[in-house]
Amino acid sequence: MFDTERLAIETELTAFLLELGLAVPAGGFKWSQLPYAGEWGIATSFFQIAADEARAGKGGNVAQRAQELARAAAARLGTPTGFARIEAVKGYLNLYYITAAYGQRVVDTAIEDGAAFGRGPARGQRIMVEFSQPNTHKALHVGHLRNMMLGAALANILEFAGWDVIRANYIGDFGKDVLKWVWNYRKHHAGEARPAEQVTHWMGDLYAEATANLENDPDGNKEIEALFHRWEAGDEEIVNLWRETRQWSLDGFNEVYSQLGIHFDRIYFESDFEQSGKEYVAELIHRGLAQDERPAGPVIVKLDELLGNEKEEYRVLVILRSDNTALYATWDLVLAQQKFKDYPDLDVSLYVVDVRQSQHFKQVFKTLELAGIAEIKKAAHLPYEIVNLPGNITMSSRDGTVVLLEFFINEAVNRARQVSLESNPELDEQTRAEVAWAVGLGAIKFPLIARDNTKIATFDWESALDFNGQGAPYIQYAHVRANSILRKAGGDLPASAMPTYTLDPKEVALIELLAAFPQVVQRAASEYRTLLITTHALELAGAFNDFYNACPALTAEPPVRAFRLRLIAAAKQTLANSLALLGIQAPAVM
RNA sequence: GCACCCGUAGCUCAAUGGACAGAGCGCCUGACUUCGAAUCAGUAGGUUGUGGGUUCGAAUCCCGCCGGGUGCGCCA
Repeated sequence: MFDTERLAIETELTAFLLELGLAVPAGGFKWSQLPYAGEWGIATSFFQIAADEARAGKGGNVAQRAQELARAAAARLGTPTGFARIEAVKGYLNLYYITAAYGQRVVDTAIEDGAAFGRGPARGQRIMVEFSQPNTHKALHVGHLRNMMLGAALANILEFAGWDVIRANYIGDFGKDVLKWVWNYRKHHAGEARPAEQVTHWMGDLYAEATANLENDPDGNKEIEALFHRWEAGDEEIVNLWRETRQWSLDGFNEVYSQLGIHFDRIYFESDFEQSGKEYVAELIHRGLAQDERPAGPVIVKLDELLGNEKEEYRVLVILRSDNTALYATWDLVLAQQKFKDYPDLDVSLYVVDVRQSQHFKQVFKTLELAGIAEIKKAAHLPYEIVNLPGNITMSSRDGTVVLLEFFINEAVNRARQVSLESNPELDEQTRAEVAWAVGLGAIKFPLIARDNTKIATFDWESALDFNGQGAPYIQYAHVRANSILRKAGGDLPASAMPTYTLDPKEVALIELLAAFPQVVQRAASEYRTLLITTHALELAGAFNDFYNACPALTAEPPVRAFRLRLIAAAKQTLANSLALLGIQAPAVM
């Protein structure tokens, strides 16, 4: 936010180093925030320069020399315009902002930009984020929620950072599992209609039933294979039934997406690639890239052999079953290309899929690269770890340990309603219902995106329904408090004015976090890390609470009151913007 | 066997290669006639799994080892 001031300092420092016959370190000056609580400014160190100098010849004590250079640089710079003071400490050059002037600038920017505060300039680049990827005829559980939240939040962050984002979904609407469901439905539920509510839950129950029935039915697999051939031949009864039941799942998904505040720009279906996938496999065989072992074996791509690898790195990719049926890889080979056909100006094609499929994507992308698909270099898999149960136990529908999404959402919303009843009994029912949804959903979404993608998430009911501490309700509560003060202040915000009093360290700390928000957005986007936004939002809420306790606004003297009300408005806006990126609502009351 | 991921306070997790490794939860002690206690203040808690290496500087980068997890020619 203060690039102009920083660049002026860099120019001076470069000249200073030149005079001493020293060079700017490779990569330029590295700036960091002052680590002192309540102090606000930037710092850079001279260790690298001193070390380079020592290596070049004369040796010497690096730490001592760094401090010497820092001291000389401080003397040379004097007190630069825009800064309150400058100091050299332990090899660091510390520059302290004029908090009143800078604070005013930060607060004004946040208020003026409003919902756009933190937004980056348009990059003119386009990215597709594929996420969610549910399978029809199956249930949704908390594992799916992590994917949905990660993908949705990432898409929001990328868009806010300046990317042109396409949100894509890839629905698993075909394959053996789907026909297994259809097979069981025809046998045991023919003519039965979908329930009015919790459709995906019901679809999942029937899927579990189908799995059990198939195990006890010696003719089952043959019958399912027959269904497959009828579907492929366009048999009206089967295709219609498949289409109708698929729609039940899609209706259920849309209901959940709507509840979660998720939308997509482009939807792909596996079934759409059944034909083209097989044609592409034939092409790969024809070109000698794939080996056809049918009917004894499947169609495979021997990647390591093609690459001349001694070690097994890419291994073998199966792209068509020996019985000619398609599988995941068949569809993925053509889908990857289809995305670039649909969006020729795509710069990045991102797949948000759990880590267990890392090798699969490595294989698919490498196969396409060998096939000469140049754009595939723009495709990337973003792996994330799965959601487990305590004791590092993987959820299993067979063991009945899966936490179904609809059930989980209901529990969380009910719990939020209870807490709201206790802490704010005067709310009217309509508002309370809205608050319960906002807080309950926020609480369950947050922990799934507030950790690094490489970390396994552990689900347990107690912590999932605990609304205290580091979580979405904490941030929402800070937002509510800010809103409450502004409401009591009444009327319009005071006009912008530079504070004429010495800012409290708590105010400075809060302003510093507001100022950092735009850079945090950029970093989160470039590293694909939602964690950076959640951490910043928690710190911001914490800083606001510290400020709230230390710095009364409504009862303060007019000039103090005026600046604090504006600071509160800026904090409220930034909290709301952060939550919006995470796909979490910021209620006015709770 | 090969590949990838994880190991930081009792638990769950942070920490652009930089200054004393930080939060929450839990334990204990306090704060609501004072802008909303879903909050806050305070106490206690660490040889960052381990051994080397690179570097002025390593929780962070490289190598070995230990422990845990995941994937590996017809599941998605």
